[in-house]
Amino acid sequence: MAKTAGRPPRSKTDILEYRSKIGKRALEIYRAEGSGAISMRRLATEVGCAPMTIYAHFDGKTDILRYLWADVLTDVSDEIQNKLKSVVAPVERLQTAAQIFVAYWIDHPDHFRLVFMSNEVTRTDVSTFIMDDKTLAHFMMFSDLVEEVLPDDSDVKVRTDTLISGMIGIALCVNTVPDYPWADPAGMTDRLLISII
Amino acid sequence: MAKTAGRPPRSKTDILEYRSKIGKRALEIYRAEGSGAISMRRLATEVGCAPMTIYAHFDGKTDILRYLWADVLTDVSDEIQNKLKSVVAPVERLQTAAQIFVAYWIDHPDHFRLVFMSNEVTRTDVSTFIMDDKTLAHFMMFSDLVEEVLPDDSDVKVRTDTLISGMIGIALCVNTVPDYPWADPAGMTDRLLISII
DNA sequence: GCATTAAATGGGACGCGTACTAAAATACAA
DNA sequence: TTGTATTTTAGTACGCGTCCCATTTAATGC
Repeated sequence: MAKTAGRPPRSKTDILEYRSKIGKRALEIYRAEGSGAISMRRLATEVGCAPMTIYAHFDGKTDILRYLWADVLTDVSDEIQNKLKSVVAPVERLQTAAQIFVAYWIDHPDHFRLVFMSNEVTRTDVSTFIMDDKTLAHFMMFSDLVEEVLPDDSDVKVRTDTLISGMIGIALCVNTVPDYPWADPAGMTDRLLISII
Repeated sequence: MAKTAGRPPRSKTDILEYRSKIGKRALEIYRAEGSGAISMRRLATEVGCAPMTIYAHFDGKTDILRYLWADVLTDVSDEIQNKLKSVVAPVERLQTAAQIFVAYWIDHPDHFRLVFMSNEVTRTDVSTFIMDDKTLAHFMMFSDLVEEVLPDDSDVKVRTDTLISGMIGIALCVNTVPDYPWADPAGMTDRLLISII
């Protein structure tokens, strides 16, 4: 691998700068008009580059939508942390966090769709739904909360994952099947918590 | 309202026939090549009509995908009923049904996506996710199973809905976030059942 | 200067979902 | 048969995501 003359690859920071420039614009459009308003052509126009240039920085549109997850997840995380500041009892902390988590997705259906339903049905490649470490960290929070309640239990993993997927399931059902007369989401969350605590 | 001369509206049966003709073809394509292979233009070609004619019978592509739900839901229903034939104890019946339900969606990710994720992210109209009575009936089964376990409990509705949404949530998470090391789905389902029984 | 190499542009193309409109086919009442 | 109301068709059009390729614009070592 003789290193060669020629233009060097962009520095890492340059790459990230361009990425965040595109992503930031996408976020503005998303917040102003929803994810339906994000199109590659429009994004390119507004960011001042050719449509195909975006593909040098993102794998495709799904990748751009994924870029927006961080913003949403930080939002819900902040809401939870904010409420938790005034709650000390471990059990109550877990309950509060769960209730806010579920309520958030029901109050913001568009955010829910963005994060949990941005996979195209038509896609066959399964690996499009990648969570980076920072994204995962937002979910780890529940692991800590469960652990506070059950410090000496070896089942923390199963309980935590059941709680997380259960909460997401409640949000999914209420959001996407509104015709079915679902029970009260808060009540379902309480019921779900019974199996965790 | 004065009745008028002119071609009469198609009979109900004609309408349903054409619908099922289109839907049947869509189902063939789906089974052979997956939902990604279904396109309005191709469907029209194969069914022998103009692309726009389909819109006289279906509200759009999402409506066609919804037409395929029945097939999938019947499939999972049959699997459950089949297994339940040899199980008599109410608690065990509920557990068995739940386990098979979850396992089905994990074993058939494409079917899961079809039923629970065929809403486009970009859609703003929430009401695209309509469940007809027959579709709902498939989910009612769990209501009966829960009732068998808790005949005199007034919380059946909350428990049933928590179970259903919880199971769907497990399937959603395992299917769409494969990078996260989820706990064993069967174990999570068991854990979920604890809050129901 | 030059050659080399990477990044970015431009344009064209494909198939997609879907909207619109005008023309044609259809099936009945008069 | 003629009129009329109802499908259905045909054609056009828009914007979309994405691919491809030829070209241009940097940025570097020589």
